[in-house]
Amino acid sequence: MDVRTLCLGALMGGEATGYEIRKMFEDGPFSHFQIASLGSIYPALTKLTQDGLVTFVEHEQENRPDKKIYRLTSDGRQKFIRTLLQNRPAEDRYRSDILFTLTFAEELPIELTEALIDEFAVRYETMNNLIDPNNPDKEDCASGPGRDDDGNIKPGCKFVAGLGQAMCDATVKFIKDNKQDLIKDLKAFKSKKS
Amino acid sequence: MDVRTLCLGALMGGEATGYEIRKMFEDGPFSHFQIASLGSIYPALTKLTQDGLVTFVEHEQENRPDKKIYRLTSDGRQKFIRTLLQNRPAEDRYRSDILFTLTFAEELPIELTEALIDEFAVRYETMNNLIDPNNPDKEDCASGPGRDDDGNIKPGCKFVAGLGQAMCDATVKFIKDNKQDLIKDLKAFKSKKS
DNA sequence: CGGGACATGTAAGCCGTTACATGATTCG
DNA sequence: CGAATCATGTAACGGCTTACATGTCCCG
Repeated sequence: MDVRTLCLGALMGGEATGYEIRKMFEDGPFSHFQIASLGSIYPALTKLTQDGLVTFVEHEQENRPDKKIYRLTSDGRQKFIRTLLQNRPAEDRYRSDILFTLTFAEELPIELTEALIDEFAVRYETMNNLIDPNNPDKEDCASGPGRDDDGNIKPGCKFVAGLGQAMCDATVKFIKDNKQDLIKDLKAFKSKKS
Repeated sequence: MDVRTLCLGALMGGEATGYEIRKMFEDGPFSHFQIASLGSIYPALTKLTQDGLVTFVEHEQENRPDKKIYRLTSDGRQKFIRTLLQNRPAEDRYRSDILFTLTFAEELPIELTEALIDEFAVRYETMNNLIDPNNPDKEDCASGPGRDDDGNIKPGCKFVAGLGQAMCDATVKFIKDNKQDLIKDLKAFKSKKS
């Protein structure tokens, strides 16, 4: 999925600026399974405007660049849904440098291994909070994708968020349950080798 | 982490050809958290050879291109470990087109939603099997990274594999537990809208 | 007899990241 | 007073994917 399609999806929930779209991928409802940086979002929005899939209204601001508030056109909405229906989704891809590093834990000082594991756990705990659509410290996201007109969380969004949280929980739990065993195994392994 | 570093890591377990390295990322012990395609592995190995980090022996084969069996030099081994120690690992990134699509489940026919969810579950069940270092239907991987001289699974590899399986299990379980609820919610949502 | 596994390699092209350019405001 | 937030935009550079090139063997 290219950034253009991602932007269309982000706008399914209503209006947004390029800056706000990035936040959805950074902090918000998409943060755990897609990413996009500003350097790709702005050109994508320009292209989508040219293609008539989105339009924008400029809001003047004092001492700041004018804000461009984008919204889907009906063409854009149709195009997006057609894209979802036609392209069967690519395989998931998960990349983790931390896990790659930990694969070689035998070669690292134990303190580093411990630090890496702890950092890993913290990251997933943090992510768990970011995912939660109900009530993090971000009331402002009340609008945005994933809410219907009454402000209720839409079923699809709820399911995906729940799945993300289940993954995070499992990760954090596994670490809690297995960290000490790993340390023990590593010590045994190292003393055996020497 | 670039493909060069990934290749060094793959060779930490012993000798391998470029083709075999790809398999480690496709099927094997790294499959759930890193990827690399042949088009990037071969150039990486060439570069690593030039830099003196790996060497290869050519094995002639009948009716096939000569097989190049690569192995780490001691420089390569040192370089790899230093890389792990120096660069603090980048953030994990997980991309899932399926989850992105499912976020907009309200816009899709329910049959498609169901099909997507089922496919998702199957993929994660399959991955779970691929990860298991103990005894899948791939005895041949007895060597390869993650084993010590006695053929035992190294602690780091065991931990990472366990974590991968925990993630897969959680995913599959969540789907089993929540699929029907989602369908129900979707039906309610759609009838409310019309 | 087609497709997949085995086996290596090159090259074009895409896409995205990173960095740069600009600038006020607010928080610690 | 530095860093982060808000806000948009361009451009270079890099890295990976995809496709092409070549050829055999084996399985169904």
